[in-house]
Amino acid sequence: MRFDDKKYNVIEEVNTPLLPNLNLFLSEVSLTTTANLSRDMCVEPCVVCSDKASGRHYGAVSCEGCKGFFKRSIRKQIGYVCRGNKDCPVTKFHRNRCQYCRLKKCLSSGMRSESVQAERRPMNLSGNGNNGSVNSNNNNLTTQNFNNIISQGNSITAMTNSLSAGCSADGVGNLIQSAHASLNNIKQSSLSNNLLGLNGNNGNLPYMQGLLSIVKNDNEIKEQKGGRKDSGGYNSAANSMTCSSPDEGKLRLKRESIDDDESGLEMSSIGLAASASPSSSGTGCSLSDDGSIISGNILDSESSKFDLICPQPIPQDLNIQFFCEAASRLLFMSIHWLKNLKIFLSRESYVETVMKTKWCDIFVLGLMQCNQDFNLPVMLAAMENHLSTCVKFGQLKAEKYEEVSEQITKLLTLIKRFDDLKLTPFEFAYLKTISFTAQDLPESNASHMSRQINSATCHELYEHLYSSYNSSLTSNTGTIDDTHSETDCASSSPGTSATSITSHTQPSFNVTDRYSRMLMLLSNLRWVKQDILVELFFSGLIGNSNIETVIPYIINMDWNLIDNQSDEPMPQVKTEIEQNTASSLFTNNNNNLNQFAKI
Amino acid sequence: MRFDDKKYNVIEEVNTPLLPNLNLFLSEVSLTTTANLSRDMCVEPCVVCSDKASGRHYGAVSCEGCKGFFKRSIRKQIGYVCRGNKDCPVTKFHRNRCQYCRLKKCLSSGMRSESVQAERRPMNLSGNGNNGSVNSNNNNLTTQNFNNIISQGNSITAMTNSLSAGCSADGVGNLIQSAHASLNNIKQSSLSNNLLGLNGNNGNLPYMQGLLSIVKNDNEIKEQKGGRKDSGGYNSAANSMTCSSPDEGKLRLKRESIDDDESGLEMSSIGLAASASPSSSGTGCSLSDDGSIISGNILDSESSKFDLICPQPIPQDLNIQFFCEAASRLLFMSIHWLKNLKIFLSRESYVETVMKTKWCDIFVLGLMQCNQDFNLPVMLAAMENHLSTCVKFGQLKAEKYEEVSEQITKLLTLIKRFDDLKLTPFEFAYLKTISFTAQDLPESNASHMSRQINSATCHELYEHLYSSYNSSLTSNTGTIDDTHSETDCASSSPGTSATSITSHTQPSFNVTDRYSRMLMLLSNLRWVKQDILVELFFSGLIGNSNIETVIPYIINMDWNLIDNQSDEPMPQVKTEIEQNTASSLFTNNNNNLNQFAKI
DNA sequence: CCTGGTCACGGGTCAA
DNA sequence: TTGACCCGTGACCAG
Ligand SMILES: [Zn+2]
Ligand SMILES: [Zn+2]
Ligand SMILES: [Zn+2]
Ligand SMILES: [Zn+2]
Repeated sequence: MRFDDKKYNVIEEVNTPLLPNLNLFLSEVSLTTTANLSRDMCVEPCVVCSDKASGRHYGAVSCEGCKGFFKRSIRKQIGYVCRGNKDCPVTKFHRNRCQYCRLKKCLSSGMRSESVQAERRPMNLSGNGNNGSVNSNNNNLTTQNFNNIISQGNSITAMTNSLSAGCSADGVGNLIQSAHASLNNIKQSSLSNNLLGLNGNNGNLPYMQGLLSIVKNDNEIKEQKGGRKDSGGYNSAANSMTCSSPDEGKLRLKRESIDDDESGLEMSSIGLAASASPSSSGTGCSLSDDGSIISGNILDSESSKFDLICPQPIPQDLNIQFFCEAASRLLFMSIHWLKNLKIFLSRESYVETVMKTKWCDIFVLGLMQCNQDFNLPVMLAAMENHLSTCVKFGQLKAEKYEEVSEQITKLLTLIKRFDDLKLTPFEFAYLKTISFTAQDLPESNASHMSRQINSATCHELYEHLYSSYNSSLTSNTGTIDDTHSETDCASSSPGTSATSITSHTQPSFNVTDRYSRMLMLLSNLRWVKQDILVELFFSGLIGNSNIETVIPYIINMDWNLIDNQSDEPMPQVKTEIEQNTASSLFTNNNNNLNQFAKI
Repeated sequence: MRFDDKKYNVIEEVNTPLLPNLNLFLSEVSLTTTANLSRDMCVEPCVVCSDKASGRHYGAVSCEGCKGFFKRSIRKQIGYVCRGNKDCPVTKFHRNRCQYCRLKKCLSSGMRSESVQAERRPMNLSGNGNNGSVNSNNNNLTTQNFNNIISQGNSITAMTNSLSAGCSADGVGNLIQSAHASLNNIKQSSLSNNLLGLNGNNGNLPYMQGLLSIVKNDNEIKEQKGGRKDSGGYNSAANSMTCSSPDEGKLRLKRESIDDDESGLEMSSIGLAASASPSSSGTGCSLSDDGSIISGNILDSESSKFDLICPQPIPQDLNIQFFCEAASRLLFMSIHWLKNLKIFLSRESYVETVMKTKWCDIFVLGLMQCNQDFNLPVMLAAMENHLSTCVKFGQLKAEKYEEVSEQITKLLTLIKRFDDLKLTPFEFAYLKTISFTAQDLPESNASHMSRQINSATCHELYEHLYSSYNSSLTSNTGTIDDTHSETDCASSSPGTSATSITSHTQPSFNVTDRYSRMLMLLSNLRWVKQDILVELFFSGLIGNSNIETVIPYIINMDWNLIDNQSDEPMPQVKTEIEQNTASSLFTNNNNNLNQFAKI
């Protein structure tokens, strides 16, 4: 191979015929060895594809192609999909047929993603530290991430304990646990950083703490109940298909134990009265519970607000702690946002029942809505990258990794699809409500109430789109709806200037089109496997606890003590949280994994 | 000045070690000059057509057009014919007048067919030179075979043999195989019935036979390609380190024949003419292929007809043979129904591509539509019952049973959900079209065409519902649409007598409601796991063959020879089939499993 | 030796 | 089918 190239490098030979020889002489000794080596290497095959290897790259003897491929794959953090059975042959001749299987082979052949360094060139382009458009310039982001690496000594402590406490209940294969474990391994190898970036101030992670204490509490309850793990205890007691508040007994217990625990969230005062009273600010003319009345608008611009307050600053790379906390917040917020919708007030038992199966969709919709608020695509990609490392270290089973990796890929695709539509908060709110009441799970029974609310919401959404569209035609003021309308027009045919069939002659066409796309987007939620999602986002926190067990606790928490998204904000609380998050949470930007890639 | 041509050199080195040097020298000179030119002028001419070159491709400085043309020509081994004297001018403006002369010029200008790599995408027809677009010889053979089978009942070959041939290629765990096996077991246990109800007349199972012959044919093709399964095989034979296309040898021969033989590129010009032969029975006023026009209605009451002609009589219980045949018919019909929609005529490659992922949804929608025509719920339940028996007999792994059983349950739920809406054929047709063009799979890329058709179809459905609703208010004649409207009202709140919000005061509400429910119903299709579905309905027929491999064959069959759902029915064929099916197929009603379940 | 980066030339796409 | 366009690949090079 080299010979061939040299042969026709006439110019090079002519210009500098002596240089190579000189070099050879200078490094005579090393040459003999390297010559031998190189001869061997010429014969040595790439462990991935069996092509001729050019040396050892990223920990594995490999060819230039696999080297470059691996580098790009890790850098871009983009998930591949195998169109076959994930067993495509990876040879010199087939290696470009399936990126998924090639990358898998790279990893299984010993290539280490940590060995892939950051992009080096960037400084100029990636000036803005804002993560504004995550999708546009991955490279810039990555660059940014790596530029952010600063080594600061930080206090090594606690959260690890919390986490491992949460994990201790688990079985094996817990994602976050394994992440944690491998991180510890790396840490032990002479690195002084606290990988999880925890500084002992648990108050800064209120939502994670919330989940942890719920679980802890629940476990205690179970023990009292007789130690049965999942299936029995709570569910059977709660059971009531009528969803009369399941927990009576347990909630009391919970309250007590939480009261005992000072450090936990103030999850006292659970009852619905508490949560219902402030959030609707009295306007919530509680609907009669006959189930047949849906009066007035289901959503308005106020109630559709959904602003995730993320811990700040947002790390540019995978930070398990941030990841879990953000996800926990989102879960709490999503559930409570929905629960406090006017239409669902005074229907607690209904909400609680449905939420057990639908929390996942609502949560994912929240993820879609807020994905840029906490850099989700980068996080997910980094998470997957990291998990692949965990597999190497034997912290994670390959099959589990496969599953999770596939889900991450789908989540990333999902994000892209949602981003394409550029939904407004209003529209997201409708989608959540529709999704919550839709009959799109095999388990969910045909509930009359769901049907009714669903119909009404769909209709209202349609009318909302219609009026938005019309108003966008007449006025151009910067209202929310107007924003959407612009999007509507713009997104109709982004890639082409052809007018095609999406002409403005028929306003109803645009409305129907957007409406249809929104509804069909919901189909994509069915890709998400709930169990994997739990493992990905919450397994380190809730451990083996059944997520369904946790949901009711979350529902019945008093949201106002955590945060307030309703009409009457509680500034002091919000401020407090913001202070907390701003103060010490993740003040160390360097708590990301890339540092350790340099081992 | 890069010399990335290593591949070329390697090849030549193997064959004629001395030539390359010469070539290198020659090309070296031209390279330096052309390189300078390109820097200076930025306009380097294509050596083939003198258009502006975009670089050096396949060994010759050439334009994008000639690059693409050469690639396609080599990939698909389709012969060109010159209508002139094989000396047509090949210039930027004339190059598309004669493919034969253009390809000849490409080759004589130094383009090397070895540099054209194999398709990268799927491992679909791995080793099959024709890259999955089934426009070439083999396909015609298959089609021919199939059509022969249809038109002339081959009387003797025992169906059982065919089946076991199909099964012999399988691994273990094949559902229908195990069903078959266990049935045989049971049969041996002193029961005298022929469980599969086969009477040696293959003409009675045209669609099963169709699938079988497709698979058989495909396997033969693979064997011809070198016998070895995937990886090695033809590559070593091809001998080119460049991993060139599998058909290397042929290509070389081809080139020689071009240079030497005057008859030249006459590579048995079969392909396109045959596959392009209108399957639309000529009536399909082929739309202009500009792709941007969606004119007129996408569906009408005629094109939305979808009547499954089931083998008669319908057995009242599980009958594997009937089950497979009905499923095969439905698959064939569904694919061809969609392919022959006006909107999809002249978009064959698009349909072929999309169908590879969407066939499942279309098929399931067909199942939903026709479920009562062949007693599907009972069949499915019996199937599950039977499979559980298979587990007992050790014919089926328990895990597999779990999977399948879960899918059966979901299918049954799905049927119920669809039945609730009482969709008309018109509406089913819309749903199929919408589903086909929807972006609801992770794999499917955002195709502009899909988006366009999807939008238009959604809109048309909405308007259809609207007009149907209105007409139902004014008239009460028994039209199809009227039926639907009754359904609309009736199904709004099946469980309660409360008037609720579904009043008739707002016609648009009813329309939007139904429309929304229909769209959301599509979400439920995501429950279905394609692989399980294949095992359930087709595994005994297609064996281990990838279903994606089979789909293109089905698409390219001449539907008119099988059956005719288009405007011009072919009564004689239909009658023949009906006669066949009515005559001897399943004359024994007692060929069902329940008898044996009672063991 | 093993990182990184580069960019000509492969591949694929899809409007026309 | 064509071909303008974009993206991934990998041989080569610099540090
Ligand atoms: Zn390799
Ligand atoms: Zn693969
Ligand atoms: Zn040209
Ligand atoms: Zn010619």
